Amino acid sequence: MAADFESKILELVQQIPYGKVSTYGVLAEKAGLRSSARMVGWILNKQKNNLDMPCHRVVNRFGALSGKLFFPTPDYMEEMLRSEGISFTADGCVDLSKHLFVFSD
DNA sequence: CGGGTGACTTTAC
DNA sequence: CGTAAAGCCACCC
Repeated sequence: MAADFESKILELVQQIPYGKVSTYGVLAEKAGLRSSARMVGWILNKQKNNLDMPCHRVVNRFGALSGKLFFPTPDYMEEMLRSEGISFTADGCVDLSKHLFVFSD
């Protein structure tokens, strides 16, 4: 199978429920890459034209909005997450302790 | 076909 | 504790 890891990532991202977020590392791992967290962001970068995926719910290992600069506006991502009821830390990172979504295998 | 790049993560000094 | 480098793999030129 062509392990469309790209499709896998998109699928996983779309599985993230409202009010939750996930990390690149987890998505990569679930896609079977384990370490290519970069590719996750890379794929989103390709698919950024595809608004069918809540890429704003994808953050780095610390919950920081690493890709916010790739959005229409740098604040778009944070505003979006806040509107979903997601809490932010003083560091401007998503409170993963409360909103980190764990995929069920 | 080869090299450079990237929205990450981890280890090493 | 801080910065640097490497590892990772698909995609573009």
